[in-house]
This record gives sequence, structure tokens and C-alpha cells, in this order.
Amino acid sequence: MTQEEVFKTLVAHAKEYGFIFQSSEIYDGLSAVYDYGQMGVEMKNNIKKYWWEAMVHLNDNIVGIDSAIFMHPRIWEASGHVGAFNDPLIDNKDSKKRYRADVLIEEYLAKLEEKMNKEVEKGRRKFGDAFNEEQFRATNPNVLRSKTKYDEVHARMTKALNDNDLKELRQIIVDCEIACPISGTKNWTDVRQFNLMFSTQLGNVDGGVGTIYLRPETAQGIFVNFLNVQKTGRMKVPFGIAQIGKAFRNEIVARQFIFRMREFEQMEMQFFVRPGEEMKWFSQWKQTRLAWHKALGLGDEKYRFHDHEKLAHYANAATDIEFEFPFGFKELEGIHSRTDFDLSQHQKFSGRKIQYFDPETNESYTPYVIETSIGLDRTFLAVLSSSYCEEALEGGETRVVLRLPACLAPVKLAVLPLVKKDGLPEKAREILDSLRFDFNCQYDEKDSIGKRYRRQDAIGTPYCITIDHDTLEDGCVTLRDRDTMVQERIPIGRLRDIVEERVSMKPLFKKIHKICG
RNA sequence: GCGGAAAUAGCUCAGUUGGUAGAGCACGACCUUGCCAAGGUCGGGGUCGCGAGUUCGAGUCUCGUUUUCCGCUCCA
Repeated sequence: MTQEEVFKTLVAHAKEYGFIFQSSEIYDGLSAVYDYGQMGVEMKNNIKKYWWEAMVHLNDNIVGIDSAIFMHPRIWEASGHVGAFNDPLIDNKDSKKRYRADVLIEEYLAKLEEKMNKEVEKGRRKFGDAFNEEQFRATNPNVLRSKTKYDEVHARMTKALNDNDLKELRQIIVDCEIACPISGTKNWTDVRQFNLMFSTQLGNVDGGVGTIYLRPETAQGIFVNFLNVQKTGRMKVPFGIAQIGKAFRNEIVARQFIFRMREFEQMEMQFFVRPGEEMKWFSQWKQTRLAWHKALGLGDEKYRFHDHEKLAHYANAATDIEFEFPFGFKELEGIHSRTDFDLSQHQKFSGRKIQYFDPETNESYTPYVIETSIGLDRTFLAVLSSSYCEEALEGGETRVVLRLPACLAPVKLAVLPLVKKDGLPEKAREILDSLRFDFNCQYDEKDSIGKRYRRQDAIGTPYCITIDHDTLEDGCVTLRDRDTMVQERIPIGRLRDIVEERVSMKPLFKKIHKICG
């Protein structure tokens, strides 16, 4: 199969077994928005748990928060999200080059001005000492023509920018016959507002700015709570604040299934350190985060670092952990050294002193920040895509099996009576009820036992137990392993401990600790 | 955003030069078998993505539109 076919198969499987549905499907869908189904939500929650426990519960100096999606609009000015990325853009269809619409018009105006100035120079040379520039500008027909045009276009542009009238901006470009400097053609797209942030109106705003944004990242919720957490939690640098939550970006092109969505979930941790020690911690967190990924057992060769050469305005070092998806190596997690940019900006914009008094050095300073920011949906896709397996069995048969890490599997255990009679369903229900407090279990009595095993394979259930006639006599059940298909006979009383040990996250945590601790 | 392709049952697809929509799997009931899916009988489910147009008549032809996939572009 080609890469494309593999990916399509995966997307179809994800839908068929209740992992991922397209949003609003019965209304033709909503582009680049997806819903998690009954299996997907279980697995997603398990991934969150794996991250949260590794981050918050297993580190003395990291605590979690859950900040609101709505935040004060000034926060996005401080962070640099407003302003720098709020421009009306237009593309030339022939050269495929993108321009700021207002810049194109301003360049046109500059040319008009130049034309007028040249005309004035001509007049100056012609009339010599008798030249009166003011009078010349007021009477010369060439200058007047340009001046009229200039004023008209300038007025239209100013009004259009004020009204945010994108159609009018395009119309000005068309009316002025502005051509692309590269292709020389006037084949323009519509003007679009290039702002990655979704905005809405906050109700009952009296005289203030009503526009409020859906957060484009969860990080700012951590920065603005830095003092709250540091003081109430009596945190000492170095320490971290972690958060899992939704973020929103109005991507112009959002594609590749759940890899790039307009509404997505991040798992972020901001680690506050002494200025000057950020590189040490940057490298420490690179290793720790990679170990966290690799402990899942999806294959060490599927991960690599990609260091940024071009750094964002806030960073002095940055790297991505990339994962080999069916469509190639792509960013899964970002680890950035953000300096003191964010805290300093918030200090400046809020007017509050945001500093830390270090009792060891007796100094006050603005801590530096190492950020680890991982896409939850991307991690989900990484787990799903690397677990999908079409396996050839003896006798020419095949089975589709999701070799999910057992601790992430949506269903841990399926309870199956061998036949639907002779008291086996009743016995199976009894066992199910004793185990459902410990694991997410499924009960199934429909169809042949082999078929039921295959159904569980398709959703990645690591273990099935089968209740047969002997069970009623000897109190043992058959425990069947998803990956090896090996069966073993287990006393009912030991089931809980045996399954618990095999589906637990503990071995993964110990692995990370061994590597990093 | 540009270019290309696709959309028919939950899934995979068939549907002739335009003539009232089919199969397999899946699903439900009952019977049968019983440790690695696909025995039997019966049954439910589709305004053929949506909207116009041409036509006596459109799943089929034309236009528009939405969504998805691929390539380019973009991604603080």
C-alpha cells in the first residue's frame, strides 16, 4: 500500500470503530474540526493521564492549573499575538506571491507622489527664481490630476482600513490597476484578514473594548498566573506549571485529519529557571521529554529532534520533537527557551511587578522560561497510526489489530462467555461486575468467540477473558493476549492483579525515571 | 488560497447510450456451532453530499456549492 492508502485506511478505521468522527457530519461537516467518539475519548483521556502524572505527580516542583479560555484582551497584545498578525493580505494568482493589501496601495500612492514631485522639479527648472511651488501645485494640470487621484485613493484606503472593508481594499487595487511586481499581472485573489486568533464579543461591556479572543495557546494562562501559583504554592525556582487545555487557531489551511485542527488541545508545561541557567534546563527537558515519548514503545526510530534555525521573537533556543507519521516526520512537541520575554511583557503591560526573590542568592529577578508544548491530538494520531497493523495469520487469514500501548487502550479487558447459554453469560456478568471498578471493560456475547476476539483486536483491547463450561467447575478463565494471541488459564481471584500489572502505566514511569533520574 | 480527483446503506463498492436504487460485509431477532471472524431463516436501513438547470423523465448530462483526499502555498 502507498502512504496515501495507509492513511486513508487509518482514517476509515478511526471512524468505523468510534475513535474519530468529522464534526457536524450530518450537516456536511465542518472543515478541519473533528470529534472524538466513544473509543477516542477513552484513549485521549488516557494520554492526558500519562502526561499529567509524569509531569505533575512525579515531580515535586511541578504543579498544574486549569486556566480559562477567555482572557483579558491586553494579554494578547503583551504576548505579541495581536498587531503583528492582523494584516489584510492578497495573493497574486500568477506569481503566487502574497502581499499586504495596504502596502500595495501605499506603494502606488508613493509612485503618484514621485510623479508630482518630478513635475514640480520640471517647473522649478523652467521658471527658475520666479518659481512659486505652492502656486504651481495649485495650477499645474498634471500635478492636479495626480493630486486628485492621490487624495481619492488615500481617502478610500483610510476608510477601508478603518471599516475593515476587505472588498473595498481589493476594489482599490483593481481600480488603480496595480500589478504584481513579480508576475506583472493584475490577477488577484480576494483580500483576506490574516489573523490566527478567533474573536468574539464579550457581553455587557460598558465603554470598554468588547472584542475578546479564544486563546491561541495555553501558555499565557500560565504566565499570567505565575505570581498566584508561586506565592500560594510556595514554589521555589526552578519550578514548573503545567496545563492541559483547548486552544484555537484560525488556520487558513488546516488539513491532514486531526494533525492540524482549528480547535485543538495542548499539554504545556512552563518551567521557570534562574537567568543564565536556561540552556542547562533546555537540554535537560529535551532529554526528559524524548524519554517520555519513547517509553510508550511506538519505536525509538520514529522520533527525532529538529532544531530551529529561525527563532521566534521570544526564543533564544528551540527544538521540535518530530514523529514519523504516515505522511512523514512532523512536529509533535516543541521545546522552547522563551527567555524572560513573556513575564517581562506582562510586567510591562499590566504594570504589576512580576519578579521572584531568590532566597539562595538574595536577588530579585524575572525568571527565564523553558516551555514544553505537546499537541494532544497529534500524540493521539501518533499512537493510533503507529499501532495500526494488518497482520497475516496462519492459513492465509488476516486480522486488523491496534497494537496500542496497553495503558492507553480505550478498553482494557473484554469479558466473553464462550456460549450464550448454560449459565455462562451469568457467570461472565458476575466477573465483569467485580472488575469494572478497576478497568474499563466490555462485555460481548454476540457471534463466535473468534469473531469477538477480532472485534477487540480492532479497538486495541489488550486482554480478553473467556468464560467456558470448565469455569463453572474450576473457577478459572482463559486470558487471551492481543498481540501474541497466546491463551493462559487464570483463577478468577487472581485476574485483577494480573491484568492490573500488565495494563498499568507504572512501568513506563519507571523507565522515564531511570533514564532521566 | 491555487490546481487536480472524489462523494451511492454503518463500511467497501456496482449501477449499461438518462427510464422509479443493488451486492457483500456490518446491524437486529431466532435457530445452529463452540477458543481465533464471515452456517441457516427472517428483518431494519438510502430524498444517490446539497442546490439549481436541461429533459416527458436525472444516481447518470450541465452549472454552482459543501466536504474530503493529493500537489503547491501558508503555518508568529
